[in-house]
Amino acid sequence: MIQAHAVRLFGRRGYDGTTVNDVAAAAGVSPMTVYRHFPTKEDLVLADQNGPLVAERIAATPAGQPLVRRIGTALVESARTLTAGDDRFLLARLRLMISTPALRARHLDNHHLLQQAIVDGLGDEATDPDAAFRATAAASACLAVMHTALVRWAQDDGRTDLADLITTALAAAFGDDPR
Amino acid sequence: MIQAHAVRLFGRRGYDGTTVNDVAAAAGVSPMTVYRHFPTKEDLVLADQNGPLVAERIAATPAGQPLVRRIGTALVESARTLTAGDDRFLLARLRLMISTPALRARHLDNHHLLQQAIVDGLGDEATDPDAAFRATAAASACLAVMHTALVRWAQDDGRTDLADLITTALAAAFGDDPR
DNA sequence: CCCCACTTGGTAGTCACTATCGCTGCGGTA
DNA sequence: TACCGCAGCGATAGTGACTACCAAGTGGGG
Repeated sequence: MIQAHAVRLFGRRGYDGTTVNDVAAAAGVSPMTVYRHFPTKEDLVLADQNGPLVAERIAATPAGQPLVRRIGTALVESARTLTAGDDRFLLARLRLMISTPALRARHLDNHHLLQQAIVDGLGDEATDPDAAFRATAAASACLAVMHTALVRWAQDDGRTDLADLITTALAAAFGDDPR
Repeated sequence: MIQAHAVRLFGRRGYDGTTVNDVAAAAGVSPMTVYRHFPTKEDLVLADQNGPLVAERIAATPAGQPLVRRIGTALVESARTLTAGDDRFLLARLRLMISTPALRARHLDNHHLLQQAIVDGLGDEATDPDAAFRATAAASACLAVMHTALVRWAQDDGRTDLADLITTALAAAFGDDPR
C-alpha cells in the first residue's frame, strides 16, 4: 500500500523530488511507519525477493549443459513470466530502478543475493568453495547481461520484448553456438 | 591529500564510523573544501578514471578474436599492471569498495562508464546501435566477472593473485576452450 | 476487566549535502 | 605602490534521510 503510493509519486514527481514525508502523507501514515516497513527510501522501489523463483528454475534445468546456458535460460523464462501479465506496477518500478542512479546502483549490488540463490539452486553441484566461485562468476556474468538488456529495454520504453533482448544479449556475450 | 586522509580514516574507523567532518579535520581543511573537491563522500574512495587505460588495451587486441576474449585479456592485463606495484593506497581503496555496501553499489554502477570506454575502444567495430548493444552486453559480463574475482580476492585479503583469479573466473563464465 | 504483545506516533538528534554569502591571497595593470 | 579581478576557502543556515528513545492506542486471551 505504502509502496504503491511511493512508486506513483516517484513516477510523477521524480525520485529525488519526492520526500519520504510526501510518501507518508499520501499513504496516510506517519514517516516513522514508512521507515518501519521499508528500512530505506530505496527499498520503497527495490523490494524484490524473486530470488527463490530463479533458483528453482535453475534447479529444473538439465545438469549437462554449461552453467551460463542454464542460468541464462532461467533468467529468460523469468523475464517472460514477469512481463507476461500486464503488470504496470512492475514496469513502473523497473523504469525507476534503471533511470535513477541510486536505485540502479543498489539494484546492481542486490545481484549478489540472486547469485547466492542461483548457487544454492545448483545444490550439490557447487559445494566446494572453488566450484561455488566459478558458479558465482557465471551467475554474475548472466545477471550483468540481463541488466544491460534491462537498460536497453527501458530506453526503448518497453516497446521491445524483454525476453528477446535478454536472449540477444546473452548470445552476444556467450556465443550462440550450442557448446 | 584529502583523499589519503579519508582512506586512512575509513580503514581505521570504518566508512560509516567516519564523518566528512572527521576527514576535513584530519586534512586540516573545512568540510566545505572537501565537498568542493569530492562531490560526495563516496567519491573520496571511488575516484577512479582508468577507463581510457582499458579502452586502449582493447583497441590493441586483434579484432579477429571474440569480444569477451579481447575484453577479458584487457582486464587481466590491467589488473596485473595495477597490482604489480605494491600500491597500498590502491589496495586499501579496493578493500573499502568491496566491503562497504554503499561503495560497492556505486562501484558496480560505475561499470557503465567502463562499458562505454570499452565500446569506444572498439572504434569502428561497434558503430550501429545493435553492435554497440552486443558489445555492451559482452563488456558488462566481463566486468561482472572481474568484480566477482575482486570480491573473492578481498576475502582472501589479497593473498592470491588477482589476475589469476580473474582468469579463472573468466574461464568459468565463458569457457576456456579457444573458440 | 485486565494484561500483553504488537503496531503506531512524536521528539529530538546525527549526518550527508546544498545554497549563499563574505573573506583572503595573488597576479596583472596603471 | 595602489588598484582590480578572480579563484579558492570558510562560515552559516538550511533540507532531507535516517535513528535512537519513549509514549499511546489496539486487539486478543486470561
